[in-house]
This record gives sequence, C-alpha cells and structure tokens, in this order.
Amino acid sequence: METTMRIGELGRATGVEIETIRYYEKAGLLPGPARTQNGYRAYSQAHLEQLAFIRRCRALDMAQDEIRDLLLFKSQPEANCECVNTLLDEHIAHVATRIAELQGLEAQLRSLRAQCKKIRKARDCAILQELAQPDAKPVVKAASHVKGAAGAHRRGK
Amino acid sequence: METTMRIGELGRATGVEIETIRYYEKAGLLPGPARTQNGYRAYSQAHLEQLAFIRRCRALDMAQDEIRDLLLFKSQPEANCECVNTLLDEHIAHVATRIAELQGLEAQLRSLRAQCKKIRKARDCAILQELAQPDAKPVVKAASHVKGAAGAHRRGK
DNA sequence: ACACACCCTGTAGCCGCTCCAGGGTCAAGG
DNA sequence: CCTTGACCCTGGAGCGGCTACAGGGTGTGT
Repeated sequence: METTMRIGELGRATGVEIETIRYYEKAGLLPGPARTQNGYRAYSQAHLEQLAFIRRCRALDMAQDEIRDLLLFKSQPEANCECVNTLLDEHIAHVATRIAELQGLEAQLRSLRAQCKKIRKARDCAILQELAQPDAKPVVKAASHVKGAAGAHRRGK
Repeated sequence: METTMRIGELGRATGVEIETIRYYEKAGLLPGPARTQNGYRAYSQAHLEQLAFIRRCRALDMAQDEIRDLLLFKSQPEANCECVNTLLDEHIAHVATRIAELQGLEAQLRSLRAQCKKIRKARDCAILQELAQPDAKPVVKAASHVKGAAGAHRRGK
C-alpha cells in the first residue's frame, strides 16, 4: 500500500538534486530510507515531507544545525515551542545584522566608485589609490567585523 | 637599509593572523618574501602595503579573484582603469542583489515568527506547521535563487 | 640545561553542496 | 542473447577563505 519512490523521483518531486538528497542523509538531516533488494533507496511520503521541510528551512537560509533542532522539536509534539521561537528570533537577528553589514559595505563601495568617473591610466586611478591608502576610514577595522562572511554570496556556478 | 620584518611582526602591524598571511602567499595574493638563513620569511615594506591593500579589499568583501585582478591593474600603471571601474560596479551589483535577497528573507522570517506569539506545545506551533506546509508561498522557488548563499554569513567562531 | 617565544611545513577541518570515477541493475529494442 | 540507455550505488575530491593543529626547528634569556 505504501507508495515508495526512488531517489530520482523524490528529486523531481521536490526540485532537489539527487546528490543533495544523499548529502542530507549523510549529514543526518534526512533519515536513511528502506532499501530495495538491489540496494536502491525507497523513500516514503514522510521522507518527501521532511525533505520539503528541510528545503523550506534552507530557503530561509537556516543552517543545518538549526534545521536539525527544528526537526527535533517537530518530533516531540509534547515539548513546548518556546525554543522554536527563540531559534527563529536569533536567526532573524543574524540576517538583520548581515543586512546592516552589507549596507555599510555598499555605501563604502559606492563612495569608492565615485572617486573615479572617467577612464584614466591605472597609475592615476583614484580607486586604486584609495585602496592603497592606509588611512582610509575604519575600513580595515570593519574587516574583523565582517569576518566569516566574506565571499559568501559568490556568483552561482 | 631595507627594514624587513618577520611574519609575526607583519601580522601585528596589519592585524592579520599569521596563518592567514601564509595562506595568502599560497593563494598567490601576496608574493613570497625573501628568506633569512634559517628559512624565516623576511617581509619588506612593499609586502606590508600589499597585505594592507588585500585586507581593505577583503573588508569590502571582494573575492580573491577580484583582488588578484586589482593587484594586476595596480602593477600596470599604463593600462587604463576602466576595468577597475567595471569590476567595482559588478561587485556593487552583487552586494546590492544579496541585500535584496536577505531583505526578502527577513520579511518571510518575520511573518513566520509572527505566527506564534505564545508558547504552546510543539504540536500546535504555527511555525512548525507552516514550515511543514507544502503550499506556503513561493518559498521553495526562492531556494534556487538564494543558491550558493545559504549559511554563508555564519556566526564567527 | 632548560624554558619559552617564535618560526617552518603539511594536513585536515569548517559549510553546503557539486561533481566525478568506477561500478551495478534493469527494461526495451535489435 | 547482446547492447543501449536510464537509472542507481559508494567513495572521494573540490570550491572559498580561512582556521587549527601536529610535529618539528631556531634563537634568546636565565
């Protein structure tokens, strides 16, 4: 009676790449499903739902740790949900912080860009000059603040 | 005449960790310095300036590729600086895009959070319920959009 | 003689995937 | 019966930008 699906079907149904699904299993986010005789993964409806849940959390930029916590809460219907609220609040705070950082960054970048309106020799480029100048505002200090964030949002593929 | 400094001094002077400096050398951002008899790195003033330049770029969240390009332009004073401007414009665009994404995210998170005002049993928690619901707006679609960005700004240490 | 601060190389880990090599399984078509 | 092709498996490497550690050498002071 239980309809099961293979990994490819599950991937198509959720829009998740096969390799990512296997990765979630290895990472302990998605429980390992039953196997058919030939060793293929046989997923149930519950797996599909959990995978969709994971993806929605990821779409909200939650880390695996956070998702694991949420899954745990979900599996304990009698627990009280304060922790969920707290987790979400903290996550929102992190996102807000990151936005503020990036906005500061953008302002700096725009002011830097405004230094050079016309095309000149690199030697005279005000942008390169400013980047080379040690006394350029608290830019360097900012580095430690942004720490761990840099290069994060890199262009896809 | 040339005052040289060891890696520890350079680190202190720039606020960059020793391991990071060695990493930049390996990554081709900072040229490998002369060595003393015992094999210690002996950095010149030029190294210090280049490292500071790199850190200012990193503080502006530029990728290593971008920094390498900038360093190249800097080393070609006769080239024209249009490329610098273009690079910066693209970088600004990326930052702006990321900000917009995160703002959308924040709005979603806040509306999700607003679902649960009081503390209840996890079973009844509207947040968990909404995350479990497949038809919750185009959240899932957003996933592919944010792709490559998730988990990026993780809390430092 | 020893402690201690500093330096070296090389390797592994973090996150969230993504991709690849090298194989097995199974149904349809020649 | 054999091949083709779509699908599946495992295990490992790679991305960026570091960070941390193991296991050693060097140089100064007590």
